[in-house]
Amino acid sequence: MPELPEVEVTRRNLVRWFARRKLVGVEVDRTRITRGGDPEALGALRGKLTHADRRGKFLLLRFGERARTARGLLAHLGMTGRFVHRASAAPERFSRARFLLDNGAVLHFTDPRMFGQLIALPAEALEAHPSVAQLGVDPLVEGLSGETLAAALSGSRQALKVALMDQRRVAGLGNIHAAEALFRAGLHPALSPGRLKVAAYARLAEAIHAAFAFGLERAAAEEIRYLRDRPVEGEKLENPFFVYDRAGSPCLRCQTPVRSITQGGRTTHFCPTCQSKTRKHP
DNA sequence: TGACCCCTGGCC
DNA sequence: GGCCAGGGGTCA
Repeated sequence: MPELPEVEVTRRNLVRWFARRKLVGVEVDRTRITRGGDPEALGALRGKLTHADRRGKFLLLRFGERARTARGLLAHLGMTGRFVHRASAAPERFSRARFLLDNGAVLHFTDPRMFGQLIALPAEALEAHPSVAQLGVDPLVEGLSGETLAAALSGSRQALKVALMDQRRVAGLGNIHAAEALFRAGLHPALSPGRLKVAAYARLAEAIHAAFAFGLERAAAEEIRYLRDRPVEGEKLENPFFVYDRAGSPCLRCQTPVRSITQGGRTTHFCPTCQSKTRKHP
């Protein structure tokens, strides 16, 4: 369920799982996961994981120690993709590709909806891949100030929340964290980016960092929980967000019912009081 | 800019 | 049985 925090936790997991290990084989099922790439090259990946970088929601992985033979893997989790570590080879539901380690462990790339992507590339071509090259500023990698955020967004004529989710402007924000950041900053999702003052952008930049920090903490915790055990059958996880998926429920801050609207074809949740459109934004 | 596509599962 | 879903991409 990946936005930037989940992808970052995935990156850290991969580093951990590959530590002192070598990739000795890759099995790839014939699915659209490999679209735009060469499945054979994917199956030929071998060696140590020497780099594991993230840009927005993309993972840029390098295998092989010699520069000449190093190969790259560009991975995107889509909506339902994830890497799952198993100590031994055994069938895994929704497994689309399997990365075999030299200790017998298997990393499954599972993805029920198959919106994810696994593309093998020459290592030096990862950054230049069109999907990566066009990405905007990554808040975790490059940091994000009010000024850089204003520079990225203020030229947009779209609604603020739609612009926030445009990966060419800011990389990594998805539907949840865009909504959460706007709530934290007290900004209505339909405001015009061009009309926001510097102070509002500063608040929003901080809010994005806060939303990601919270998301990271949560994603890491769920991973630990997942490693230990599956949730108990029928257990309903509590919604950890301020506004996301809370339509009709009282705002956690002011009790006003949270509203949902559609923007750019996706659902946006916000509090009409805490994020009033007419409120002055200094 | 919006409509629609990709694909399947889970929930009401 | 219908609706919705946290991803990106394309087309008019």
